[in-house]
Amino acid sequence: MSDQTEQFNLDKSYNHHDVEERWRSAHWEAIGSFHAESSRVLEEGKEPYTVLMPPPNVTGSLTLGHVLNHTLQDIFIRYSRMTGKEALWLPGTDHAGIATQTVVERKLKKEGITRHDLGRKEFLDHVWQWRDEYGGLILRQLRRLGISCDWRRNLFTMDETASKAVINAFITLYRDGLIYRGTRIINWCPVSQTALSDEEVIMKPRKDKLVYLRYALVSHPGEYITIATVRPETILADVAIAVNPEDSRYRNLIGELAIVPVAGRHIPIIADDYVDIEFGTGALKITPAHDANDYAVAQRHNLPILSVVGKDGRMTDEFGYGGMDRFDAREKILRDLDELGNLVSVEEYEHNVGYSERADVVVEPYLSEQWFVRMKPLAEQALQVVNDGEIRFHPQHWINTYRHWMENIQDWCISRQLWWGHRIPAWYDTEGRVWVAASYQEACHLAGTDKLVQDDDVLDTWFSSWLWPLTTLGWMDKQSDNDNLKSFYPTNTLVTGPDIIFFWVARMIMAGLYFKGEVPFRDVYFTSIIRDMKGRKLSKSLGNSPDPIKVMDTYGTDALRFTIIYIAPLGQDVLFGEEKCELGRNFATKIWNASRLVFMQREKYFSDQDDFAAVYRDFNPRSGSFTLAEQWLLAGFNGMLERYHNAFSLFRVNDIVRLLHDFFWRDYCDWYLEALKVKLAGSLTREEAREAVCLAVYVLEGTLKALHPVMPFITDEIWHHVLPRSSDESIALSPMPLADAELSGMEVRSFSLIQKLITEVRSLRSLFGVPHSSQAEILLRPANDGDRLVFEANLPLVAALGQCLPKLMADRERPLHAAGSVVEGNELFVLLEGLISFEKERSRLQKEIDNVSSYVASVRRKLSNHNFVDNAPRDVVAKESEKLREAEDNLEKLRGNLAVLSD
RNA sequence: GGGCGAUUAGCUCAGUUGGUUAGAGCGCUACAUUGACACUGUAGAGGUCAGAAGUUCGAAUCUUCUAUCGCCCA
Repeated sequence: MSDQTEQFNLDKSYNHHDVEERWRSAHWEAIGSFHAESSRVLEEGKEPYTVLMPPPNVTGSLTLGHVLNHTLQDIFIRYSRMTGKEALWLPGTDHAGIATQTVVERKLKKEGITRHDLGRKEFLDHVWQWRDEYGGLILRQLRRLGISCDWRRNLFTMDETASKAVINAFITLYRDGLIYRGTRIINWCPVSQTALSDEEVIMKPRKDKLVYLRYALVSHPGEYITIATVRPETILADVAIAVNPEDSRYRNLIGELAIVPVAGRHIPIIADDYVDIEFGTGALKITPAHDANDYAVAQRHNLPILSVVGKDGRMTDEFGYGGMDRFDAREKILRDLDELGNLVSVEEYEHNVGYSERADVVVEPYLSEQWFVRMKPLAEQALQVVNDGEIRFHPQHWINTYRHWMENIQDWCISRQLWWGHRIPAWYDTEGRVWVAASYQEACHLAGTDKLVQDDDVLDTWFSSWLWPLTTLGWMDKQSDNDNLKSFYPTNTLVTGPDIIFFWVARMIMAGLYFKGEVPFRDVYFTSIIRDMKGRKLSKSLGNSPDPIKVMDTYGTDALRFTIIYIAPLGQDVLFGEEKCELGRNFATKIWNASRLVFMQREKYFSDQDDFAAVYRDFNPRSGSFTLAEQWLLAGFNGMLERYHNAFSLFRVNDIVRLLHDFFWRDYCDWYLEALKVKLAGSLTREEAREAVCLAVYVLEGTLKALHPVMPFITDEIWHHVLPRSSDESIALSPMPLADAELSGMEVRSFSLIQKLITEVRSLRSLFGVPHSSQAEILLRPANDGDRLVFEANLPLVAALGQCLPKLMADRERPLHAAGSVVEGNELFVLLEGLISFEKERSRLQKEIDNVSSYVASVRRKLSNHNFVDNAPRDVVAKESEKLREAEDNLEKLRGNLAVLSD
């Protein structure tokens, strides 16, 4: 690393590779910038601020979704750190049961090995090996983003402490009667060969056939009852036909028996109000082993349960379909039913079908014995804390989704037929009794025998993730109480996608309340979903998913971070195209170049860093003697800071970057720095010049700090050039500037008058094609003595920025060869001898006059409306009157100008 | 079917409790290239704020309905 402190100015051009390399996480980590200590909370009384990283899937690699999500978290955490809090960001990864097991199995398959060849223990060794080798990728990639986690506290959900917590949580819930084992219809993934929770099933529209089948009636030969189904292959497991008791069409058939086609079994026709009279024929086949609703009907009517589809999605029946895939069997049985004369008709039918989230195949409702968490008792309080505002959602409208889920909550199926994960701490004795305990020894002790077999299944990965707010702080059971928990629980802000509001957010709230008796976090910020420029979801198969690492290489990490926040408004989808990063790159370049200009000016008035540092350290923006432009800048800077801090308190991160961008580019660069050049070019004492430079650096430094949470690299780099600072200091640990109300309230009207005047001069020059090389003469006739003083003090500025020779007018005559205009009652004339076309000026003036007079008319109308004058607040009426007076004044002057030209 | 969100300039979006002649970025047009910056500067064109009705002195903003799109849950 080159020694930064020696250099008084920046390199001529900005190179994001160099800058990011210098301040990369490795450096920040080495100097401990991101370490949080409980002692500083408990002993020094610092206010804690904690962010939980949603643990990325250990098989994952960086996506733009991660970029957005982690940039947001980094912004919150860096801001909090700089505003004096003990900021802790807890990183980690989750073990992703299905995904990881699938990855490793696929790898083994290439070598011709299955996990069953290896056995459970050896297979798990392979998984751990894989994890050690490839599992760190996503965290390495996240480090490139410059995120400021306390990496010392990195946790993996399969780590020992986290595993203990999971087992203890299971045992506690079991002993409290909130975990039970039961036979239910669950979502079965035939590919991964495991149960899934409802949340892991994605409903997708699918085109199927709605098949109408007739079943012969036992006691009425030649008569039939017709049902409609999309799953004809499951008729083999039918146990009844149900009709709605209100349905007059079938009332007389209730209690009769029907014959299942192909199977030949006799099944009853029953009445149940679950049946929708409108759907199909109003008669519904009941297949309890293959449909959750049918299962419920069967329970109500004490019907038997038959199964014809196995774990692998193949048929298990004895009617000739056994061994066939369920979808092939569907085709075959249709042909058979047609031949038998039972097929009435077939309709095209689009409906929503559940697919396995991971394997993307149609899930099979499957009857099996699984472990469940009873959710109702947990949901009640979890709903209340959100309703009461103890936990706040941003944007707020997600509360509706949350509420709806909580109010209609189903029990959570937590067992998975996998090997990779936390094995369920339950043992069975020879009589099939279950013993839940933390270890085999303890289970033996409970059971009074050592002839125990452990449950083969593991727990849903989310069963460890829902403990994340606890395990990341070292919680292991209900008795846990350590300094980290004391200092940093509850955490503050959770940033996550709304797609895992049920999977994760809701369940963490339940777990926090249940195990710790306190909410796990205060604010939940739901991020936008990133789509491509056509509004499509990013996906690897579409090839529309840019590699963030490549984007960072091309545009710079700061540029990517800035851009993604700039284009991601709270609560709305983001349309991302790589080229949008030009926005961030351009801004970074602008910051660099503007800083260079400031440092160049500094070099003129200070001999070196130390010379400057001595003066700058005593600089006080409240006590300097400043020009109108400088006062305006200070007011704007402090006003920006006010809105900036306010935006943070409202989680309006998008506003934050826009505020910074606009202030820096428009106010600081376009106006202030131009004004500064003019000031320094004038006759100043050395002290005055030094003070002016200090102000420029002061506002620059403040802006860099405010920008630092968004663009950590470039701001740290330039900050090290502001003063001699060693490389083990960081802007990340410097205090954030606060708005100074005295400065933000300073008078700005005078300078904005000058701005308007300059803009008007430029506009007229451009309109009349005054060549850039020539300095047009300008005559100014002030509206009053106050404005005269403002103009007098700023003539050099107007001259430079308007590229003109401005003079205050002595006489009252309008110059003939001139373009005239009015700015807040002040008249200005651009002398255009030889350039002006009277015709052009006349039509321009006429257009302006039309414009203003229609405006005058509309304001007059408003003010002559008694209802307006009587009802509107006094200040609004006064403002309108003032507008009218000004517009009328302008109009009169413009008309005067036109009159002169028309003579 | 239920719920939520969106609809503002060619494109992407700001517009916080109703009071501006509705803003920005990109794109477009014209001009400018030796002292921070062409990853730039200056100026300009471009909108009946999806449609209708209502509340109000006043609606992009509030209410209702309609249309289109998206998401979540049945």
